[in-house]
Amino acid sequence: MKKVFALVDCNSFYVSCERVFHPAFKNKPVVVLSNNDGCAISRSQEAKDVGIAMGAPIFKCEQLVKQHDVKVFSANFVLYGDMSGRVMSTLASFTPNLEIYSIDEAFLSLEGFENLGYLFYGRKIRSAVRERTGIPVSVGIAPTKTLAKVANHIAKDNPRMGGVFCFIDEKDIDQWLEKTPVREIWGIGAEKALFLSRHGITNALELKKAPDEWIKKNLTIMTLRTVMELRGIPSITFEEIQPNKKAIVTSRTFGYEVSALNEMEEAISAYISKAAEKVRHQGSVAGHIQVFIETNPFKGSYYRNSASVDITPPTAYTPQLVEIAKRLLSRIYKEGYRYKSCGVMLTNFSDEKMVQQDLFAPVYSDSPKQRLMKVMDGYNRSANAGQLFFAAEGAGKPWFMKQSRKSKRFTTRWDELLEIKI
DNA sequence: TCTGGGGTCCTAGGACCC
DNA sequence: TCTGGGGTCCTAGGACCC
Repeated sequence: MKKVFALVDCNSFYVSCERVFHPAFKNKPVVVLSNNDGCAISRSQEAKDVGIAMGAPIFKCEQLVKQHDVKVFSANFVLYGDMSGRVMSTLASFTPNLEIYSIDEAFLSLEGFENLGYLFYGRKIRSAVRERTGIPVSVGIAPTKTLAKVANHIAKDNPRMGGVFCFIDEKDIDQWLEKTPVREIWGIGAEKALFLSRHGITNALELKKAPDEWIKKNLTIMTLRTVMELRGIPSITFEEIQPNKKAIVTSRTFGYEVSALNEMEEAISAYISKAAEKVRHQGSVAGHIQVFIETNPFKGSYYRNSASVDITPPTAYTPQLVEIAKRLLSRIYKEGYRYKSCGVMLTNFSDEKMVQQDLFAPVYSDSPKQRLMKVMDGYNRSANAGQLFFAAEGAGKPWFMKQSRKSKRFTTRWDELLEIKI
């Protein structure tokens, strides 16, 4: 049977989440900032229109913000994560085959749905999400995932489409591809776009027509797959079950520049704790750990370094990981620098139930240590997120990122519910 | 004088994504 | 004053082996 994919993408997702709880900002310019209130990472159409660029440092936009009364929010990922879950469960009711691609995007397989009418069905999905979550979405429908991405762009860019565009019965796909710059295609980044344009390929139609041999020789198989998809031949797999992560990273910019070793140790311990929790959540144990630190690259005397080591036997026990991480930190920490950020990366995962045993070292699985972690995770996963933590993380966390314009956790905390005054 | 060739595995780094 | 964070996959190149 012919494959059909719908890509549902939330419009300005973080901004849309904030607007659900601040309806007065509906037609106002709104932006959401990255962690530490750094750059604009989500912008409403109105904010784009007044000239706030994607990724622009907000301190460089102060004039625009003041002039156009732009509403500015710190990132509130607890809220966005919860809203994302609501959107995804709504989508799940429209297909048995859903691939959650990112926090604000999902592919739906619509194979076998042709008698319903794809366009009609797409509109139904769109209004259901709007109704049940308050989030506006765009829907692109096509025979491949890459074309569904293109269709989604068209739906988003052309208001007359009503937020839904379908390639399936489209007579002239090529006419649309010709209008699509090569840089906008899923999988073609700045580097490849530049290379392609130097060889006279500037739009999606030209890329679609490029000879396979030339692509294979000058670019990667990834790009060849993209080309096949533009031709309507599905070449990127549809993954319903989310595979376990192969790497888990936690890193943050500090609220201020940190020099003291003990503060760095606290931060590293806190990040390890967060990363280890994620590792346990997917039922893994980590076999490798990396710690990295960095000074501000925008200032003089830049220093960055990292250190890593294998862990045998692999573990997900926070106190042990904290010990190792601190040891690694001491190898790269240099006095006298003002550090801007640090982070940890856990990799080489194996299943917690199937670890290679070590003859001499105790094993994490089925130990009192594992049970302790389970109790702690269980407690922190309820409404008590982050209340139970290790002393190594420090109690005050003065170095923690700045978030001066954060909205409440409306959907996950009883004490932060939305209040409506009548 | 003249210094093989092919395979595998691992790692670091780059490109790309949202 | 002030510039995010978290992922995946591919490739090139080195180490090592026979």
